[in-house]
Amino acid sequence: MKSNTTEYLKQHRVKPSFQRIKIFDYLITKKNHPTADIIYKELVNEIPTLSKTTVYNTLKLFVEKEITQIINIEDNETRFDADISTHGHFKCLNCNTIYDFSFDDKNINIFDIEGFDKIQTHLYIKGICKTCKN
Amino acid sequence: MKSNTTEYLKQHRVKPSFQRIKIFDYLITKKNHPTADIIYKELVNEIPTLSKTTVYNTLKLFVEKEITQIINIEDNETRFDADISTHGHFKCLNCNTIYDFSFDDKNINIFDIEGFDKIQTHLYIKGICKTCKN
DNA sequence: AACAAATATGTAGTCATTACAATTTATAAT
DNA sequence: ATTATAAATTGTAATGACTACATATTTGTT
Ligand SMILES: [Mn+2]
Ligand SMILES: [Mn+2]
Ligand SMILES: [Zn+2]
Ligand SMILES: [Zn+2]
Repeated sequence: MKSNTTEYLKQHRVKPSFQRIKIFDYLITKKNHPTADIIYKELVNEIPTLSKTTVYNTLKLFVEKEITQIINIEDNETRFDADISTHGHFKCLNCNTIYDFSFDDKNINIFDIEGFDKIQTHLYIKGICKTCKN
Repeated sequence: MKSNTTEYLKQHRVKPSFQRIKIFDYLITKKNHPTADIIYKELVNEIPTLSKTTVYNTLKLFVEKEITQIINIEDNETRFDADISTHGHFKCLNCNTIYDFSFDDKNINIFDIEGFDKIQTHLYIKGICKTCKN
């Protein structure tokens, strides 16, 4: 039986290799906005022959095929998200957790760039999460 | 006669050295959201003894003292902005220009993170600018 | 002037990412 | 099934942004 991921990758013109399926499954189930290194360190336990280059190559491919987005909330680390719906990211400056949130795209009044073609929107908020406040 | 920058730096507990004034003036007059390297390459013409380390140190100091903000619109480059007012950034994927825009902070409906303390908000939009469309 | 503190500089090192060549695996043809 | 060809993975070396740190210079104070 083929997994959902296999079909999903095929639909987006990504050949579903063993490593690619594992990496995509990791992203979609964990939803933790990991760095390439975090993905590698976790998956190398399951796949001892895994190469870090493969993780980088695969993530780059996913981004090209638009099934993964890059999260640049912090300048010293590139993070990845297989949820490509338009949603915002909140990083807690205390516990470093990155939370998803939704926002009303239409409701933002944007000035000064009328007539520009807007392709991607990224909304990042930093602060202290509810858990850390208590 | 002391420059405006000198006074501004003092007010924000930054000792106004020659290099710091030059770097801050560069940011505030050019408004080009440069990388550390761009600042260095431009200013080293005026100040031949300038060190790239000084540029990095100075920018880090400016960020600490909250007179400069970091722009993470692209993952391979850290950019800087001496305009610390809340405003958005639009990057044209064709000409790579980064445009400022204003947005109505209050008007964004944000869900799922009620009760979180929001300290910084960054809104990044990528697309094609009006000039490149024509 | 002499001293101490702050700042700037240059070099060496770190770390995330990429380039590239060599293996391995998958696909197609015979 | 065997061979040939293409695609994907791997390991290593290189790159480049940034930082650590020791030294030199500047600034301010006695
Ligand atoms: Mn997300
Ligand atoms: Mn700006
Ligand atoms: Zn927290
Ligand atoms: Zn443009």
